[in-house]
Amino acid sequence: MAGIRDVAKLAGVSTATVTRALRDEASVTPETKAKVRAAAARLDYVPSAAARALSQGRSSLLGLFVPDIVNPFYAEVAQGMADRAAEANYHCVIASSHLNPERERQLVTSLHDGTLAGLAATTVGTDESFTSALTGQRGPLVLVDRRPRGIRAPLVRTDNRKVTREAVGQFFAMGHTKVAMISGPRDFDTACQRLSGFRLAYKDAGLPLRDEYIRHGHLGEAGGLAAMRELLALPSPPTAVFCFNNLVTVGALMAIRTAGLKVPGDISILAFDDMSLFPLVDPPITAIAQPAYQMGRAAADLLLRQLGGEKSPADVVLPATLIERESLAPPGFN
Amino acid sequence: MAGIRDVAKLAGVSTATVTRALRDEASVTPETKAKVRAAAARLDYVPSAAARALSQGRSSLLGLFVPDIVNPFYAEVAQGMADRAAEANYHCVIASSHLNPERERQLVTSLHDGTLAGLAATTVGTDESFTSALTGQRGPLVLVDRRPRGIRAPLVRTDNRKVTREAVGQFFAMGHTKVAMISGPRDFDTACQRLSGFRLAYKDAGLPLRDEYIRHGHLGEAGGLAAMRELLALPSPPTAVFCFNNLVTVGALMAIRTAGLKVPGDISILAFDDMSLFPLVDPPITAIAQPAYQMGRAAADLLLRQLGGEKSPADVVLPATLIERESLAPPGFN
DNA sequence: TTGTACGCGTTATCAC
DNA sequence: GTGATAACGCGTACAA
Repeated sequence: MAGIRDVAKLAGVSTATVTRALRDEASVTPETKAKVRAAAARLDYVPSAAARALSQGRSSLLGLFVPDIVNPFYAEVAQGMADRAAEANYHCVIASSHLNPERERQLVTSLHDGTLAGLAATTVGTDESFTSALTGQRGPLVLVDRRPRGIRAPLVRTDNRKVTREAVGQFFAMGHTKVAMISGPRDFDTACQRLSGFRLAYKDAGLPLRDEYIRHGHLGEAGGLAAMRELLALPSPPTAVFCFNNLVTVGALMAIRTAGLKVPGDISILAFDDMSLFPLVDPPITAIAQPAYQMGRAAADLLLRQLGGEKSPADVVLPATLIERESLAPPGFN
Repeated sequence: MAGIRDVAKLAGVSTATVTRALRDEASVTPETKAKVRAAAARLDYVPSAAARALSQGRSSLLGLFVPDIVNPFYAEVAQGMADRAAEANYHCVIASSHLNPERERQLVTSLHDGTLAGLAATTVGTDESFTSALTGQRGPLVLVDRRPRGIRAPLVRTDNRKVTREAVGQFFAMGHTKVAMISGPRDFDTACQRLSGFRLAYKDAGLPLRDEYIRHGHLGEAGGLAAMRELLALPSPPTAVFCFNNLVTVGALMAIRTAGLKVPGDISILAFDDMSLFPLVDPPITAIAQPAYQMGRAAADLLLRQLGGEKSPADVVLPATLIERESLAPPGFN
């Protein structure tokens, strides 16, 4: 482990010159630079990240906080963020909470020690103790996908309401009248927005919406499965269902399969969030795709801009797109 | 941003005592501890990670290097690793190279500055320049899934050969005689091991293996798609195919679908690596599942043990299991 | 253009 | 049990 002093000695210059030479500053003679570089190379010298971070008061790590890194949506966000970060010589610390609010709070808190220069987060927890933990972060904060109540920070999101309204409209265009939604937790703004789009689509169609066709509070496979079961058990079950997110969709599909029903013959399905395997599912699933990778890039970008001095950048709204496959059909279709 | 000096002053003790009190060392009076804790809490004091890392000569970050974080296999490894790391108060830096060897080398090199206390890696690059980059790492190194040539480090893996031999044996038990394999790069030890298991299964069945039934060098969806196309174009195409990994399987399935063929009627498929959506694919895909989460935990564990002073821990071999679904059937089955 | 010297915030060593 | 102080390794005024 050679230090800057060793390099300085070997190159016959001062440590200050070593720093400057290695940063390729204009104030250093080409010859001096050459000497220093040679010495550094010979000693396998790499400046210590810790010393640099301490000296500069800022690390070169960006944090990404997600509910579940195994969910491909967040994995893609992570990839986008890491790529953008790398362009600015930052690395990416990813923390995933397994959808566990308690663990989420712990993780965020444990990163308040300056490990991170900035933090991008998609959170699940909604209580006060959590949001305050989030704002305890030293550097800039950016929100991805959803904004918890009471937190002021730039947000990267898609236009949930608009795209949902249009996509769900397809159900009605096909002649469905009994359309249900498996929605997320009531205190998620994304759930509210998608639900709002869903209601608008009903309104556009001039149809009444029954309360029992909206199932609140579901997240993850288990939630989708349970919600779909309830829906199927209704006296007058829906003929089409809009699923709040990718995992909920998976759970819903399993419930349908277990019940011996067929998609889209017995029931049509529309998913929010695409998955790479949706084209291979029986049947291929029609989905609203969010530009996850771009969202990750945008989040990193927002962070980098704040680190660069920009005060409070505006929210970034990216377009989501409907990908039509084969899980939608007119009611009673065979 | 209160520092340790502020806390010391407010508590009326020295900085050394602050450290000791906050670490709950036995050599500090309960009263002193209480004073210090109160002061720290009042000032929102959090020890600086950078200063601590510099002082201790070691960060509390573990690195995980994967080819593609969007691949759920690696995402699960990451989750396992992060969970185990958290138990020891470490965080996890994840770097993903998009299967790009050049980027891979850059990333690894850029982390040689002591950012990481230890590194776990699954690599794709195989040339000398890369392997040497890998060993330039300051702390301990652990390999996951596969070991590049010429690198000495503990490895976490599954018993590829054994499980492949058994699983592929099912093809023959069902009466298949024309069984192909879409294999990975020749210089991957995992590819060699799985290929070896594949050959053994042929041997067990007492059948001859045609060279054209082995397609080397494929990785990712595009590779699987191309390889399957070639296989289908053969004068005597196989009736069963074993796929080297999950993404290759996805590509292969797409090629089969595009060709208008049916699984398993026209062709049986066995995948290495499971995916959460495989049960929902048409048909549900039979797969060999590696315990990805456990592998991640094991990798972190190996790293932590080395950080704890253990010299060179032995490799960890975890069991993989065959998950039978519906993509296998006797040849000519309808 | 280059060198000197100090600060960054902790932890560890020693002395008390 | 507690305090003073020297590292840790780099960046950067400021001086030369």
